[in-house]
Amino acid sequence: MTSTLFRALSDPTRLAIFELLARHEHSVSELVDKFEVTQPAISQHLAALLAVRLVSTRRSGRNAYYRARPEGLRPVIDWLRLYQNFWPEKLDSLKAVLDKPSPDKSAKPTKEKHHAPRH
Amino acid sequence: MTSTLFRALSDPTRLAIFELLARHEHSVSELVDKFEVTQPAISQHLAALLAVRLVSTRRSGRNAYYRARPEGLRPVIDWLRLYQNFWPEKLDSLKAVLDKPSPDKSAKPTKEKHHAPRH
DNA sequence: AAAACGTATAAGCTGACGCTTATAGCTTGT
DNA sequence: ACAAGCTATAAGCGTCAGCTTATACGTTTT
Repeated sequence: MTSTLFRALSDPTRLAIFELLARHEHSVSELVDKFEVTQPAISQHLAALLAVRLVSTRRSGRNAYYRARPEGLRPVIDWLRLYQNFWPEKLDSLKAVLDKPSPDKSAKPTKEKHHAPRH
Repeated sequence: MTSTLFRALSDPTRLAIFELLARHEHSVSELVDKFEVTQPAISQHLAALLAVRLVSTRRSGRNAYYRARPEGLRPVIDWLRLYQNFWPEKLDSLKAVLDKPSPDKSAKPTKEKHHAPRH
């Protein structure tokens, strides 16, 4: 079910975590340092991403390293592709966007401001 | 914020509605006939899709017709494109999938079983 | 072996979400 | 004018998602 994948990406913090993991592997504690939420919250987000196979885990000593799984996005891509069929002209934009060379090679994932400190 | 768009597509019923509207325009009552939820629930889903501009409305007499807005998916596409940068090889799959001519022209959007009656 | 570290899990709280029923507002038909 | 049809909105309710604190468990360090 595609909605399940969308669900996993629908939380701003969790999406930001995924984006970090897409750049490169991080340990849980490294992620904790980058966000304003507690370690359990991070672990819970990772569990959610793991459940839909958007990330993978590797353990080393007392650390757990996570990284994004590109193939995990496949259902989203396939889903979009359907609309290429329904909207041949309109979503040429879709193909075009993906074909067009990136205007900025150093582009970064959505730079979202994470939660502000709350105390 | 991209997560907002994912949020809008994260509910199975709402996603299914969007998929119907991607095929062609429907009035609210037509949608009501196709789902197991009440008319207000449908209207609420439509309001949610409207809020993120995934659909547009047109009124005619006492009917309200809705249709999907392809451009509404643009942020998702752009977001995916970022990962094309990060995962040059891996997500060639992405471009490839989108380039490849559709294997089945009569493909339908995800056929999800909607909610079962609950009484 | 004891202490410190890194992570996962349990339990509880709170707010948001998706649903329902009730109802109001237009529009059309008689 | 009145009734009927179509849609949106309000209010209330149950569930769940995301957060917190507390804690348990394995690993490393001393």
